[in-house]
Amino acid sequence: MSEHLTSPLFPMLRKLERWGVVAEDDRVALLSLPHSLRIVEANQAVVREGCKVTHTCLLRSGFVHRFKVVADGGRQILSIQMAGELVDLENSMLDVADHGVQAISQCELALIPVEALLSLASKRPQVAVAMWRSTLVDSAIFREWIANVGRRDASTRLAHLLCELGMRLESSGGRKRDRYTMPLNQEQIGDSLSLTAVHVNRTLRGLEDRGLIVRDKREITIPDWKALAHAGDFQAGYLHLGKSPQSTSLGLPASAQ
Amino acid sequence: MSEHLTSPLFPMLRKLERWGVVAEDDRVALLSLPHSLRIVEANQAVVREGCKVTHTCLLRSGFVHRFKVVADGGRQILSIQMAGELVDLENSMLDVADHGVQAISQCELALIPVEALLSLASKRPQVAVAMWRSTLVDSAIFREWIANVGRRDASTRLAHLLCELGMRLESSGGRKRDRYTMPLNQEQIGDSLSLTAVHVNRTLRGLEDRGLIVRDKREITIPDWKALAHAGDFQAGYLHLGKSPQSTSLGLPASAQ
DNA sequence: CGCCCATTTGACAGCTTTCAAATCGCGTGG
DNA sequence: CCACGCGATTTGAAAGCTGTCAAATGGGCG
Repeated sequence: MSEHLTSPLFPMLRKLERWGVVAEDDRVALLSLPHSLRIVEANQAVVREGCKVTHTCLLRSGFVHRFKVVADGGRQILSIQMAGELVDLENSMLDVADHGVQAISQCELALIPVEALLSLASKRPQVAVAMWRSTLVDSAIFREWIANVGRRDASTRLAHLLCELGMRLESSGGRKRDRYTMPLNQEQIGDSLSLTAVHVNRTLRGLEDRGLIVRDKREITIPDWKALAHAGDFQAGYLHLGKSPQSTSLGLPASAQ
Repeated sequence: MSEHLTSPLFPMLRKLERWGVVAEDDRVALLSLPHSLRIVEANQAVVREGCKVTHTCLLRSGFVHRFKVVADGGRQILSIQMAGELVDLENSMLDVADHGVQAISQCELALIPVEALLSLASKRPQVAVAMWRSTLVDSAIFREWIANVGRRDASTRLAHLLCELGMRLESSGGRKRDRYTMPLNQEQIGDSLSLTAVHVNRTLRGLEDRGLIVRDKREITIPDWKALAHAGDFQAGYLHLGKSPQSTSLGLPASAQ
């Protein structure tokens, strides 16, 4: 499958294989999907809420966030997506976007027509199930965010986000969970955690003062992962990264604490 | 298909047909799924977080909620599920439950083995896509809840929940969106909205004082739907009930305002 | 009639927000 | 090489929404 590596869609295959795509012809079919490449600059819209969505995006590089805007103008960030992830399978499978997608940094996207994806899903059930599971993991993260925003105080919330980003950045390759560059500015962190940027700033300093993180510009270092995870009430199970055994919640590996 | 009506699984078919199951043999296959019936009393656990999930539940009657518990013991309700809905396709497709499910009232459940569902999904892509879409709608509701809990004040949040429940109760049949019996007590409302029961009580009275709702025990009457929807920043699009045209957000029908 | 859980109500504390303003970082142009 | 401009980060003080803690009231049921 070495020739697969050259396809712009390769990262999608890598992601979906975690969820069950194994047959060689499934791989070929996936990589043969029609698509177009596109660059989006930071802070530009990728998908607008309320519009009909005709393409699903594979994020090849950069970061985007999904968001909603409420009546008083406040923005709530719903999730952060990173390189290798399928963005907006959710919106595109339901026709009308119920939330917006915006670039955080400059991004490279591969756009895949929804009909092509649906057609593939109909012909190749294993691919359909893998994409389905992929959206279910997104869904699990949404659920955790409801609890995070709803029931944890500011410093716990923030610690939780730092852990989640660390785990996901490491999992998607390239970075270490205990040392990475924060892709969000403080206002974006605030909109993710339902806090004001001002309070994010103070809370960030609070974590630093407690020795839970070290900051150098946007670079975050986590000297004691377990301590930060504890402070953030973070248990990695909801990310479904597959490293934990399938047993009761008591059986989580040390790395997931 | 009159004989279908006798199957305990018929409500599932009704639900999935909205999302694309149309062929007669798909219907037959769905209704032929192996299953067992079970009654769960109010306040009893249906699924425990951290456990391996082997069955998906179809809720035939009653209400359940999904929830997470955070470090300080606080509970966050993630969603309310009502009769006719598939509960926990999410947990069961990902093996290990990342959240709990608990009965709000006495419930009748039909339990379907996950392997049987997966096998069906592999053989019948249309069924797989319909189930997928069904979970995507759940996901859309999670997203709205993140924004609701995160960025709206208590009275807006509560009005929003009242609208959502009204719409969904009407959609699932039997009740009217502007007059229904609240399935949750005030503590459960609080855990859904990330408020204390005390504050829910005050906020409920606040809506009543403003004439937005009328209460008689648990029965809620909404004299002016549009007014409550406005107060709750409620736009029904995220429920993907299919009544709205597939256009921009400007094209919502009056009933969805 | 009495018990128990859900609903109400009051007073006060507290975490976050608000509103301003200062400082910092860094790319750009003189 | 240094001044300028602008967004991001910090910091302070005060107000506000919601939580906390208690206790009273109400309704359903044995």
